[in-house]
Amino acid sequence: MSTVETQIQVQLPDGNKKTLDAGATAADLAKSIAEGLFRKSVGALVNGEIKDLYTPLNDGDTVQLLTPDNPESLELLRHSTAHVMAEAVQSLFPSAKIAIGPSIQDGFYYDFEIPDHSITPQDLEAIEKRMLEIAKENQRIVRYNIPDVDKQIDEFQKQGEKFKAELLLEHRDHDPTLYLMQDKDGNTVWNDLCRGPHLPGTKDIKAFKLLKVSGSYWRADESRERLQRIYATAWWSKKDLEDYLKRLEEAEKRDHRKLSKQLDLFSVHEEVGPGLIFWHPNLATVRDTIEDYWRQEHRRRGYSFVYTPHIANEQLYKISGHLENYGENMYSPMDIDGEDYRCKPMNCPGHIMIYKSKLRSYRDLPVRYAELGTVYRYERSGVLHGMLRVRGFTQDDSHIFCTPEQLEGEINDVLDLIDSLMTTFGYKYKAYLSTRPEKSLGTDEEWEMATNGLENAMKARGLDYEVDEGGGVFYAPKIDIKLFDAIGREWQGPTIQVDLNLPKRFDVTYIGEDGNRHQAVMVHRAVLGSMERFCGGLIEHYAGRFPTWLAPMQVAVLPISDRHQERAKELSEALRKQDIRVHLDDRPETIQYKIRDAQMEQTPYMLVIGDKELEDNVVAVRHRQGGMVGTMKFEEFLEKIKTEIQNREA
RNA sequence: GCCGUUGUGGCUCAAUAGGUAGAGCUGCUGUUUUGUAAACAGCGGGUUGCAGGUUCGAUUCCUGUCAACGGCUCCA
Repeated sequence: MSTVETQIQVQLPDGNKKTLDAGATAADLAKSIAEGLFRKSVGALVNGEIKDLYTPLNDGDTVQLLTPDNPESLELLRHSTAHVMAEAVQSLFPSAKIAIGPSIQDGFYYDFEIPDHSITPQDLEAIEKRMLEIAKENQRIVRYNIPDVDKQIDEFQKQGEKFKAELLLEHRDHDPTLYLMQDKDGNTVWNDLCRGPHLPGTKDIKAFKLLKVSGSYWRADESRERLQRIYATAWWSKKDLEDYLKRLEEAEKRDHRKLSKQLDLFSVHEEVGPGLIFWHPNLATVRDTIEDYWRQEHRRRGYSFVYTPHIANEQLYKISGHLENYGENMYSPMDIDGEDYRCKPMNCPGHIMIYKSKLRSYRDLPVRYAELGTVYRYERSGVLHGMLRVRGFTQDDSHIFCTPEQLEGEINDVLDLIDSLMTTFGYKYKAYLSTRPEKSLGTDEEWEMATNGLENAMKARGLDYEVDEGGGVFYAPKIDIKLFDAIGREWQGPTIQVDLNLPKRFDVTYIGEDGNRHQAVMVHRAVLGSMERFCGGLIEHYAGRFPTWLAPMQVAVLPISDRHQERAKELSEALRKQDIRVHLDDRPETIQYKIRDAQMEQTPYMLVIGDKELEDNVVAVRHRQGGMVGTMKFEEFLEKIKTEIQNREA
């Protein structure tokens, strides 16, 4: 480090260099470029990291000033708004102790411990009001290096800010900083232990909304203090805020539980038990169609279908290790003839039993078993959620047994299967490779073989992926695929794991070319995940408007009056014979009423039959989204819809 | 499981400062025979999640419980 430099040089995003006085901050840089830029700047990206606007720069730094036009600046705004919220909460509830308040996707939260009060929705309004006042005061947010950590810890202790004291103790060697909120006279009115970064002041904080209150734990640890968390969102402009709230509304409209009531899709019954799904005919049709497609795709790719029992002697799960590692999620044993049996929580042991039912040669491999296997898992009552989180569900499960040499090729095939299924449903996706975690079974060589198998297959396909270092499960590296739905929301999608545990526990082997026994490589994979979650997600993805090939009802035939019934009936039967799901609405209702009903049920096509159609021997085709399509020969319509279904058009 | 909120006919929602609930849609019946998102009329339908308690009286207040919802946590 040079000691007597009087000038520094920084690099700007456009590649130009700028010379500044030593000790200059990002703010100085902004000023030196343009006064307007300075006024707009709220922070800076220094060597790729978000920093305060008043961060001193060093020689050689690459600096990009952040204004509200940069998406990164939202993080600054949200984190700063979180501080304002905490300040407001403490001013309204003096007994509140602050924990942490990070920015998260689309917003932020802050955790509090308030011993004598539970925050209500009405409180949120009051807090918002106080926040607006603080923002209006344009308090300055000033970074302050803690000179004497012990003294500051004492200070926090005295104030009862035990969480801050605990954090500071932990970060004492990381140059801890406070952020001070100062009024216009420079008096500090509030402070928070925080590494930042923050906006220079609160004046730009104006478009925010507190969304909900929930419970949480200090450090996400159930054995520690219970906290109250306020979730909120913040944006640079009122318009952005409104757009975001609209998006939330849109998501709410797509809620599969809500759509289920409108479209008669599924139900859950208190008398039966939470988390247990009843599939009504409409959704059962969708599922059945998906399953047919699923079977076809698997058959074509050399999978064999198997069925395994729903209960098993718990010995099986002792061998598999599920009882030991997964026991909390399994249902209590039932006594059958003095033996303890369990509901199956996973399909793998069953598939292994089939594999092991005879001696396998390397010539038999790979063996690919697939099952739409229904499993039951205990989920804590608070986590159940519609069809997305349930206690009984059917996995589209498969286990591939192969040799180490075959692994990469098998993974490649699975990735190909995933691609065709996800593309058909219109999901975009992204792959993540999770590697060996700290606590894990198996040898380095095994992990390397398995991880390479996964990674090489992705590389071979040119599939983009991110690596989640150490994110694997204790017995397997895995590929997780995240799906992005029609409105850009993320869903957990397909998963592939190379199991390094079960083949050993069950002694899963094959006879190699050399005549010796070798341990088989075992791959678990699910593409849809579970039928429950997948279909629940699909409802939201399509907003209840299933594409024609999946739609519970594909065509509504609507005669205008009684004299058109006969022809309508004839057409419905012709459609039914072609395996098209058709509903003849022969009620004595007006055509408007029948159309409205079919629209509400999201029937893709409506065929209106009246005098004109009889006379010209045509059908009047209406589509649920485009309205009137036009009149055409029935055969023409039939061909059109058959093609659409066959191609599984979106 | 924990924190918070909620729980009224099939659905959406109203009402009661404690005096045993009301509307629209749905359903059924009748009339209407209809031209691209709701014809008209009539009739049904709820011991206000469940169990206790307070009270002359509870759906309304209290306690417990179950479930749902929003999170925590976890995950297919």
